[in-house]
Amino acid sequence: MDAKLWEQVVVLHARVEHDLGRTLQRRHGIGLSEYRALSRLAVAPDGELRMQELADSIGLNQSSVSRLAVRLETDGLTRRDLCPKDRRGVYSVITDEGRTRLTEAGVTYAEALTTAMAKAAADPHLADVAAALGAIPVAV
Amino acid sequence: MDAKLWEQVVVLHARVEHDLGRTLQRRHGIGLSEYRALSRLAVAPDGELRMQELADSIGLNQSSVSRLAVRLETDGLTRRDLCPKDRRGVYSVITDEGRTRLTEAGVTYAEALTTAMAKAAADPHLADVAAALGAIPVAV
DNA sequence: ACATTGTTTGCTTGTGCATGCATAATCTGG
DNA sequence: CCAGATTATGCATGCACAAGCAAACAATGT
Repeated sequence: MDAKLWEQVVVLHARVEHDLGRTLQRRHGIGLSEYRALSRLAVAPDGELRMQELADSIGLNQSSVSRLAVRLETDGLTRRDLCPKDRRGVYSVITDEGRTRLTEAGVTYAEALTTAMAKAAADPHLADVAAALGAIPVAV
Repeated sequence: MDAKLWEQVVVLHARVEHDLGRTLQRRHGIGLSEYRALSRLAVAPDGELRMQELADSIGLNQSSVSRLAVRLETDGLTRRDLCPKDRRGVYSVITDEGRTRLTEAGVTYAEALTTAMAKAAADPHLADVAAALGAIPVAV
């Protein structure tokens, strides 16, 4: 990986995430991390994940996710559940309200992502990276 | 741009930046933003940029860069210079010490980037994104 | 005068790190 | 085997800090 290229990825990332975060916050009252946590929980079996699993899946560290879980619980979007097999473990479980919010926000997210990428692609410094990312076949 | 793909980019970005930042901090005592600012200044004409230009080039806020400039000055890596044409403006100018530090850190950076990308590519969830990024021809 | 542009400053917040605490898992000598 | 001690794991919390936002501030231009 070329360093110059990575710098472009970083700037692209910053701009897109910034736009995404603002839009999500304004229209649905949740931040990017909250959205990501919900989206991971929603597709997990029984809608629940251990803290560390959640952290890995969204690229945050464990302590950040601990606090993130508190915010989500406060909003009623998730709840905590004890792990029956390992009493050290805690599950974060998405609630019905969480799924509803996620569905609503998902539409906004996809739309804002498209917009943000288009905006970034308009910048000549980022055009080629944006185009290359757009050309990657969707992975499962 | 597909949303799932973007999520992978985000996680990849988080992991690589994290590794990069830690390595840079440990070996050279500067953070990622500091490194980026220096690298942009180094290639700018006369080694100087306006605050806003610097902010745009590294994907940060104006105010964040203002404080970043303070940190760099404190370390003697840059200094401030007044803009003769518009006295509202301020230049951030890289010092000799700044160039030296950048050169040293640049080696670490490139090496850590390669390592971090390889590590990320080893994760099956990120392998295809990492590969696709690696396949992008280097842009100027 | 007033609007505009460029930078800085006050405040808030999310994040990482180091640490602490509780619970498992493993090792040890009998 | 097994009881007790040691080490490892999972999560929560105190703290420090960089980043964003909004407002203040400074200098230009109209």
